[in-house]
Amino acid sequence: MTRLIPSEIETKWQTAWEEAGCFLAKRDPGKPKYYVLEMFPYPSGNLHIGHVRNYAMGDVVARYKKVTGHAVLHPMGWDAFGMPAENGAMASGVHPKDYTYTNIDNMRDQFRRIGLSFDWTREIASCDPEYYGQQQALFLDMLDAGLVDRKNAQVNWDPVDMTVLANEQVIDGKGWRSGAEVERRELTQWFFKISDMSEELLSALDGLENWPAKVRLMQENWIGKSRGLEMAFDLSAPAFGQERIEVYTTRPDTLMGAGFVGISADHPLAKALAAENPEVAEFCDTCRKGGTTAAAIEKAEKIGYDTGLTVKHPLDESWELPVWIANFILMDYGTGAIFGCPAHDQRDLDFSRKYDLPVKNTFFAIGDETPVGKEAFVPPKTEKVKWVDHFAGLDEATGQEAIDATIAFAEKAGWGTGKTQYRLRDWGLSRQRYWGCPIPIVHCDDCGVVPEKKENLPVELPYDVTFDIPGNPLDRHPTWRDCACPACGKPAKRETDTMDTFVDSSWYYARFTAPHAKGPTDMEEAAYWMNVDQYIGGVEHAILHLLYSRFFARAMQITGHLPETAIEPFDALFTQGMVTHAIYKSWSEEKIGGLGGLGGQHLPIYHYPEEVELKGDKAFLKLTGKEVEIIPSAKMSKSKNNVVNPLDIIDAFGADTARWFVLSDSPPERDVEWTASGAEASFKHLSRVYALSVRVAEGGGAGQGDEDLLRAMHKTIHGVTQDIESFGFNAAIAKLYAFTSTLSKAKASDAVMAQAMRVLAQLMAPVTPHLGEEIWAMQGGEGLLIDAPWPVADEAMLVEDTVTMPIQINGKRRAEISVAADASKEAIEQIALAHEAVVKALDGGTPKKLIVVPGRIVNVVV
RNA sequence: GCGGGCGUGAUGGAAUGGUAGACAUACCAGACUUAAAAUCUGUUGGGGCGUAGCCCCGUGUGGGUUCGAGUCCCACCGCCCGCACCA
Repeated sequence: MTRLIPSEIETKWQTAWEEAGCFLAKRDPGKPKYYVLEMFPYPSGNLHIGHVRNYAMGDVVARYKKVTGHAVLHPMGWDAFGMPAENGAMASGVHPKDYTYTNIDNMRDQFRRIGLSFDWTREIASCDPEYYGQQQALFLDMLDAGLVDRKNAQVNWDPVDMTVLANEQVIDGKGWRSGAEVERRELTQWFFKISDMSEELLSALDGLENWPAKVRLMQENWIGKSRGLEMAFDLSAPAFGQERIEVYTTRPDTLMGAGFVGISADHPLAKALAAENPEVAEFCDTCRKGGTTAAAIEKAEKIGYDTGLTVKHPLDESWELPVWIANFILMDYGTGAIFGCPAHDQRDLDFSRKYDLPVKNTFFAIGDETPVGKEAFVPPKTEKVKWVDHFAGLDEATGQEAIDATIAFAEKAGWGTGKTQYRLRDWGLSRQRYWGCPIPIVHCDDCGVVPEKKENLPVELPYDVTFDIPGNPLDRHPTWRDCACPACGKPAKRETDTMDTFVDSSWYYARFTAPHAKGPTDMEEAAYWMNVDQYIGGVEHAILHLLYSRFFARAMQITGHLPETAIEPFDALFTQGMVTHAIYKSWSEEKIGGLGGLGGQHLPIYHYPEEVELKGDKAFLKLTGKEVEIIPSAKMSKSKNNVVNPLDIIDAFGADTARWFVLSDSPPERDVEWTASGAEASFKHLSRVYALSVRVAEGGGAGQGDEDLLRAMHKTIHGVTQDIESFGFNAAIAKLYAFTSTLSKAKASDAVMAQAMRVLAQLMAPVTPHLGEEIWAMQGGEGLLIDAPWPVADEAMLVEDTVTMPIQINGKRRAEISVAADASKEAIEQIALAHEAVVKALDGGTPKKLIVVPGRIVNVVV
């Protein structure tokens, strides 16, 4: 065979690895362990090019760690519960279970074709009762340990379909199916008490040195620790049995600028008012319209209702402030009530201008006492400002100094207490849906809420359900709810809510260490394999999934399912970018929509890549020749018809090409643009490498420049090793291109050529494992490449005798000199000053300044 | 709205505060060929001049720090991710 035929070599080597059991994770006392994990996918049924990139990265790490002498654990499973299966059932009548398992089978086959080094014997699916039964056991242990709570929470309620909607099912405040305006409604729900761990989850972030700083920062902001003041405004006259309104503020220093007191529509006082005044009730209902998302609530127009009640200012009995109900105040943060300080908060200012409430500066910029107009004055808390009659006696001070002084002042005077507050809320885990892990709870008329007994686990989902009407099929199942009360034995009813799918993904990494253990984990296995040494996944999971996993690892330690050493489950985290693809867009000839030819618009039409022919930088429809617009680097999306199916690429060019391409060019943490020409070019390169190997195997080398080739080889080993260690896969590939070029031009002896070729195969193998094995075998490598140790660079071969250094004149490169690598600063200075460009620039004078960084640069300032 | 990130040739991108554009794609030119494809070789940031060479401009925009800024700081513009029931 003189031509690279991927379909032949790829199945051949995949079979060889399988038969040799290369990727089975085995405990080995003679080796350090290494656990590499990529976020497990939702089994959509179709491999996405983004999957190829994500898993190719993990595979490079796993294969590299294996050949560098580690006992590797590299498992794969399925995040298999969730809404798509139910939506599929509603749309096409396929049962969620059948839909999911069919998809899993398809995707597993597709995954295998990529040649990923997974230990498939450890495969788990979160929808498997063996998995979710253990999750139920965990839930019961957490309940026992006081980590679970039951309380009210708001959900999106579709009043027409009479069902709870997920945020993504609410479009512009309306239900996706019914089109009805969504309301926020309270429901009793189960919660994990993650907020009790706020401080711990925050302070432990410091120890996560191998996490991206941006992810730690996002988590820090999400947890949102703040130091503020809790205080009360006395009502001028008691109302509804209340004498005061408790508020929490992070800016107590601006108390003298208070213009109003605002309460949430769900505040007890608002509810009491609503009960007796229909107008207030109607206003509160309006506030509850739209979805529950923070973005929707904060983007909504700010509206308020004057309750007519007033409160007294704590520092001045005679100063009365109006009490307003406002839609931008959330009941679940702080006390559900605030005082508005319009001069120093944009939201409060907009609100005050709208309702004509007073605006009063409490401080000014030093030297500029212009009162606030349309823009609130909000300087950084570290900037000094000039205070107006500050009660704590401040004149010029920063915001932070004022906050501290105010808290101390209020505590001493007795009208307020300093309080540390966290933005992090408890994790609501109840979902009113079928395709999830049932919450193992029983409701008994006599005993109330009772946990199911562990010996009755798993509480399995029934198969005989229908999706013809909206709502949770478990609610309307004729018999499934019926059970015996675990406490008293009388007939009782099961909880029909299932768990948030984030629960499934919060502990799967631990389950992989013993996927068939009789409890949630096997402590011995967990102690050996945990933590995950390298975790890889998308940044979109930076907050929720990763924070929940950190919480769960702690909870599992408390309940005895993980050792103490594993409370931070992921030692190192890498967040990779997306794969994007150009969108090909044109506009409809006809105007669509509108009445009687009036109105209407030309609507966009999105074309599949295969419908389009590219000529230079323009694109034309193959069918009509019409030019279409190219929108580059867009996120792949089904509705935009720009999703690339990696199987087509694998069919055409093989898995190695697909892997090579998705890892080249773009740095792993950034998005990568998929282009068909790029994939073809990758294939051409791999074919060249193969052809080169055939040539080398034939021999006939001239025996010249052995030393040069070996130097180049060691330099490449060194560079590629460093790049793989630091996730610079694109840089590693660039070096492999360069070395291939050097090797193809080399005229070294046959033995050295073959050695260089084997090393090239080894260095390429983490990315292109099949081609690597093929070349390894062709060049007489012993055994399988995957069992051969990674080449080590000879340090002596890396040292250069001379280096070229650029000379800058006034910061601009003007010349370069060649000096000995170990030349002293003084020697370099002399050589540089003698250079004709420098002599010319100095024109007889002396340099103002001379900067010499040995080995790097000389800068002459004239 | 809030939090985080990104922005470099025609294109993907490279560059511990130290030669901007490595490596690749595309294009163009050449070799091979009856021809094309394939393959191989070479050129290519923009502008200018007295064209073996030299000069100016250039990393979204505008300012700043520095001997020196793609890199650090500030403001703005654009795009992407997250915002607690998408996974």
